[in-house]
Amino acid sequence: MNVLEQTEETLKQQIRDAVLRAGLASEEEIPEMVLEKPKDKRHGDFATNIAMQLARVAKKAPRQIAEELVNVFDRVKASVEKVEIAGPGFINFFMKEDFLGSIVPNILQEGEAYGRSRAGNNERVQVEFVSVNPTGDLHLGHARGAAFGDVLCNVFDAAGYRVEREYYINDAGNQIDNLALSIEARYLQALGQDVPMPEDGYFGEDITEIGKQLREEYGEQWVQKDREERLAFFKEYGLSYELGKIKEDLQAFKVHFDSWFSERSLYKENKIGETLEKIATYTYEKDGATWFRSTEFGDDKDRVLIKQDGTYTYLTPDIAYHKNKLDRGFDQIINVWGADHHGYIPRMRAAIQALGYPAEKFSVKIVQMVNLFADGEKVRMSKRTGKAVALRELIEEVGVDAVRYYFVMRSNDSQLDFDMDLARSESNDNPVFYVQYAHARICTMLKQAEGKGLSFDCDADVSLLTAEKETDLLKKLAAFPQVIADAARMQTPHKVTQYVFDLASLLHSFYNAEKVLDTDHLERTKARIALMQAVKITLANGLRVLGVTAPEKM
RNA sequence: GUCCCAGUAGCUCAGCUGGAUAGAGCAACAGCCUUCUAAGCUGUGGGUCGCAGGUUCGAAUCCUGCCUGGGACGCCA
Repeated sequence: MNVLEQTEETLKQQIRDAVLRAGLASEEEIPEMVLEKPKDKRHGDFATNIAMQLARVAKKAPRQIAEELVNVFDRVKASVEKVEIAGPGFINFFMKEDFLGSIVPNILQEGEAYGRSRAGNNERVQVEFVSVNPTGDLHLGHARGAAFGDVLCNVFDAAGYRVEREYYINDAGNQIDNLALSIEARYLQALGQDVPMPEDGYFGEDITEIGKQLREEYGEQWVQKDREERLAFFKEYGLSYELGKIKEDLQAFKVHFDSWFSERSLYKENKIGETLEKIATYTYEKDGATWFRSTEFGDDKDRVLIKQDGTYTYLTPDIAYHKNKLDRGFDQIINVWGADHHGYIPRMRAAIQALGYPAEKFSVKIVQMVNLFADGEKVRMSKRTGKAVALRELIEEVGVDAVRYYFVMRSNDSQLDFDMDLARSESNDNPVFYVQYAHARICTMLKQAEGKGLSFDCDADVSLLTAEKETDLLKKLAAFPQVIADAARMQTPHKVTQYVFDLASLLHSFYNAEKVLDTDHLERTKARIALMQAVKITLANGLRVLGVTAPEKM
């Protein structure tokens, strides 16, 4: 707990004591104390709405309650300078002047750890994301899921959760058979044969490339072979080719996984059979298929588990997979899915309940679609036509920093317009530059300070930081750990982009208003250097959570 | 028809576990570089928070209905 949080705790306690002393409510009647930090400075450093909340219990008007409370409030103990009652009954607290400055040495001491907290109580969280079928390139839509999932994990980590990142590899089933068929067609085409692609085949350029590669390596060798053998080989060849590319792309995007879970392993270890047995009471036979009575748990309709032809639907191994995840003892398992899969949620939740697990442990974050604009036109994204812009291409043209920042800038619930031309132009409309520039600016100042022999001094008198732009910065700096904790609790990583942007904005504003390096005011200069150091650390920590670099100069 | 997401400034979006005068970026307009990086700053204008009810001291926020846009409703994955 830092100095600021202690200040806040003490204040809450003093308010509680005052309520009791004034006889406004009993211990149990006091609602959970919420201290807000008013946006408007005229409303003080902290404000509480307790008087309004107590109106019913105390059977008095909020403003009267507030007055009685303020009369017995112990200002000295709470380090409060001034208390005001305002509006419908808000109580505004103005703290003694120097309480904010203490955050600076605090940040300097914590360094890279500033912003981290124990808010998550070491809860074990697993996030499964991306999990793209190894049948084509990662493209724009996947990139959003990748950025969102990765930053969400970073946020969890910083907020004191134990987090694991996992990728589920669909290396079994229909889509992989289809991959083999598509490769076969492209291979034969590469040899000049006029064969059609399978109707549900994969039309990406990567498949054509695989076909060519096979011709280079094996010539016509595979034409004569038994078809089953050929397809089996193409399947493995394609799988490792596609998976290799996915891994490369993710690495380039700075997204790393703790584990890669193979669907095949579920077959090998008979996990699917076990799972089916476990939910047997909720299954039945109809029309030659095996059904899961998911309607019992609120799903729209029952779902097929084993098809007429004896093979599993996609759902069946997926249930086994989720059982496996829950058996690993996570407190929470979170899936990041595209909006087109939202209809899948009720059946999976039903399956988890049928397995006897609490549904609350399972949740899905839906990431809405990305609309791509290029040459002023909306580009349709489709895996089938292979027209989508690949993540790799995007990174090359725009850069990892900008792509990551852009994709977590907005709520996952909102659709995202991604303008290729704008991103490609590297114009200053891109907010990531704005934030990075703030960091680089500070680095330059600190370097110059060093050159002038004004290197950072631990004994800086931070109580000198009382200019308006300075207190604005101090307040923002102090809020950082709570921002991270909130972003984790509410699973809203975009709050972090919002935060670094706001902090950068305050820094730029301060920079233009006040001079930092001023040999005529040595003490103030020292204090400001310390402040700059604190801002730099906080910006860098925020950017690190986003997976965006913090450049020393630009 | 059912379900999910969105609807807030000209545009793109924050704000949504109820709180004070609804915010930011871009665009528009007017200023600021002999001074630590002008990729920056300062100021101005711009709003029936989709519509209609309801809940209460108080609603952009919660509830109900409707409208509009996007998505999903396979023995595909």
